[in-house]
Amino acid sequence: MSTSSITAVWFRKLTRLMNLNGEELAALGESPFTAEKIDANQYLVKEGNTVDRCCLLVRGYAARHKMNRAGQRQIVSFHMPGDMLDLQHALLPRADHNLQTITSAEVAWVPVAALERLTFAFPRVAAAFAKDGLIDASIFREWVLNLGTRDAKTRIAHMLCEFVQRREAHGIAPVEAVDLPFSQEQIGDATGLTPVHVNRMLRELTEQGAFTRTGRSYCIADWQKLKAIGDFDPAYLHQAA
Amino acid sequence: MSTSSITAVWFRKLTRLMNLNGEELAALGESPFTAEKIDANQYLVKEGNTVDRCCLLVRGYAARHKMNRAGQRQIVSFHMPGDMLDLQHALLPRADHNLQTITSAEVAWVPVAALERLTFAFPRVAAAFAKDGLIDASIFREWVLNLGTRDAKTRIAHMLCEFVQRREAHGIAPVEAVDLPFSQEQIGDATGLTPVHVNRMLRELTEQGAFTRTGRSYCIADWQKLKAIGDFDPAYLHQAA
DNA sequence: CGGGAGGTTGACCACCATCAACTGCTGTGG
DNA sequence: CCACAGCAGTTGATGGTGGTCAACCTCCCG
Repeated sequence: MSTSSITAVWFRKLTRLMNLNGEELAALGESPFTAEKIDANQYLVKEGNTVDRCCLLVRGYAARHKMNRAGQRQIVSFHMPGDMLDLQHALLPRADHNLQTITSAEVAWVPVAALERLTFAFPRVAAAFAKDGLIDASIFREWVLNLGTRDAKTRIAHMLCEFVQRREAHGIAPVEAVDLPFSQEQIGDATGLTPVHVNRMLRELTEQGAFTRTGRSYCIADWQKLKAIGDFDPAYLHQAA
Repeated sequence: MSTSSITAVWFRKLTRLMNLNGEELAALGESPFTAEKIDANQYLVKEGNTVDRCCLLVRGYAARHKMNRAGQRQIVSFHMPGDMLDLQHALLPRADHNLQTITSAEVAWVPVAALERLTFAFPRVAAAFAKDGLIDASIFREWVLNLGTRDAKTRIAHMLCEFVQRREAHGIAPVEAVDLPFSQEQIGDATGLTPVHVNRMLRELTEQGAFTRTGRSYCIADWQKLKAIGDFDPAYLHQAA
């Protein structure tokens, strides 16, 4: 994993957020990265930790999650290459959630001190970071809507729509490409459902023609239908903004 | 509503977020405000609007909410005096949610252009704004956890705990002070429950001694008990940070 | 070939939604 | 001052969505 492949992933994400100039990108590129390969299901950050570095996800997928008193896990977001995880720790050093890989992954760590210097020198870089955080917040609001008002099938469809839509915008794969990296338990933890019920709903979605199933992997068969079932309108992702 | 009473409310909130200096506060104080009094249940922002001003809530309470396809309303956050509503519109002009007063209120509008100038001139003001947005996001994550994993009674207790805890931190009233400004329908819209079930749960919470009821208004009788029932740990509010 | 994790299916049940009726505030006009 | 309307709150009866429990399957990997 070379420095140039790391910055390439990062720049693609940042320039989608804000039209940064050469000087700003050059300064970003000079940030001190520490690359690391990590297995699936490893913790990157644990709730309560004091964190002084941020994590750029370069390859693989990750999830943030929290636990309630009873030990039930709630996944609050999924992440993909290009995402800057826990940029927030620059301003809120104490982690309020866990961050865990869900596949094997490659990450690049950057000290928050380096990012702070950047944001003070380049207000438009600060704005790009802030905008990323604001879009994050918009996604959380949609998840609140999803969990609070929609039934199980709609909820699952919506969550999967969001994931593939974001993945496409990141230039990773078109929406219909195979390979959802989730176990049914993870889908359940993200949607507030049991794995048993997730299984039933995936079967119904397949019977309705939204998915095709080959062995254990589900593939989107009809993107328009899945969006319709999932009550999915991507405006909240602010991808065009 | 004088300019000085507006800035007083705002400065109290901002200085809790970041230790701003005299020069920074003076610049903030010179922002062009437009004060307005608004009745209860009026929209300040509607989803889909293009917004070029931000709203400082000076008196009263407000809520942000979204609708799903079926027209069911989900409240995603509550706001109180000092909160800067829709600071996000500086970077994301298209509103992804509605903003509505829940009591009569006084607000001060500030053009986003003025805030942009401030953030470019004063990185620490930009950081204070960013931090406010990050705490917002942390609260949304907790709501996702609340809706996804907790049962009705716990959910309601948690939501009410959060509200009074934040209200106390804003210097509005101690946690045990009366006067929750919510209808049972609003509590239901925030917790993903029907008003009927909210009513039953409030009765049980009262029977358990967490609340006392006088006529239609509920008052916290035992704060420790309410926190225990609601699985409430305020760390996610980052109030000490 | 065997063990284990994740997936699949069925039976049963509980929490919360729904529907409906009624109560008790509160404000307004006669 | 009372009558009335209207809305929020309250209570009960009934039902459905999704949870729980348990068994079994199937894929994958050693």
